[in-house]
Amino acid sequence: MDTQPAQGATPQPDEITREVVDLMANLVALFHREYEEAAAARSLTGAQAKVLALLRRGPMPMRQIAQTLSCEPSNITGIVDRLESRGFVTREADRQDRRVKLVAATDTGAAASEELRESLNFAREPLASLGPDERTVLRDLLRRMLTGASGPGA
Amino acid sequence: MDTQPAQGATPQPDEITREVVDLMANLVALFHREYEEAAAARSLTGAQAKVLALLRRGPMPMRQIAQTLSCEPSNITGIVDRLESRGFVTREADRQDRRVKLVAATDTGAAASEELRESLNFAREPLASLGPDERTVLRDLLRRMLTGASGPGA
DNA sequence: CATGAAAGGTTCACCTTGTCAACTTTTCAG
DNA sequence: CTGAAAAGTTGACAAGGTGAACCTTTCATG
Repeated sequence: MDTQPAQGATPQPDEITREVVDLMANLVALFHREYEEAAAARSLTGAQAKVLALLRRGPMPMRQIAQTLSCEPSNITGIVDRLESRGFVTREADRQDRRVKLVAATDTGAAASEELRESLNFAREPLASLGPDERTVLRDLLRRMLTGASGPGA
Repeated sequence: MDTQPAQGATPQPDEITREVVDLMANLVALFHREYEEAAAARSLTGAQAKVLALLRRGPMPMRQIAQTLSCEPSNITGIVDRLESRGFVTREADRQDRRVKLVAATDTGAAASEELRESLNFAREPLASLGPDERTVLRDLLRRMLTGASGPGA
């Protein structure tokens, strides 16, 4: 581990950090836009696509979905309602704890989510500007950033 | 679509790309969350903060704001309404073309925006996991990605 | 065992973001 | 001068998001 001049609360905002933050903001906006478009192309909203993506690893209680997405449980109710009414997910009561409702993706839902993910891999324009080596470097940096901060949850 | 169309720049969805996309999705979610929180701490919504950030470079017509943010002009009307009612921006008619309304940040608005930006520089936890050299590498990669794709506009 | 607190979801009222269509005002080409 | 096009606004509507009140189930404790 390299000793960093900036530990915990950064004492001063260095030049590089500032620029990286600005670049990230732009990239985040771009990514977000494309994600919404890709979802819309499958008649899903961004929030619905996110929930569906979470369910790729299996059924999940409402509350856990809310925690992972950092929003109120009451919000998830509506999103799951709309997904359910379209046959993308089902709600089943947990046998261990009947208060809990497990949300599971249907085959249709899982397929839509996987399709969307694949389309992101192909359509991701920004990434096309980088060579294989650079992508590897980027991957390592992103990994470091994500494991260093609060865990990605899912 | 079972067939894998090898079109565009990417001939096949390689392993690295897929992982980078997933990592980016997580990072984008994290960034987005923190941005919203930082804005909320100043009693701004994310959208309001974005508009205010755009105005850092000077007054801007409604239409241009809409184009930069990739949304309908009618949407901007409401956001600017709320910013205006709180004294963060003003609407002034353009002398050259009286159809155009130039939105400008007030001192209060500009201060709030700058403060928010600074707070991002400090609070950005993920970035703290990287050393100075790594941050430089990351900056260069992000620059490449953004200039290679559709221009960031702002 | 009874009872009450706590947890998981839902409902309701409310606000913001976002879209689309219709409209007003202003500009500009012919 | 007249009509088309552009900039903004308005209104109706849907989704995302919060917070408070509520119901059901679980569980600890007397």
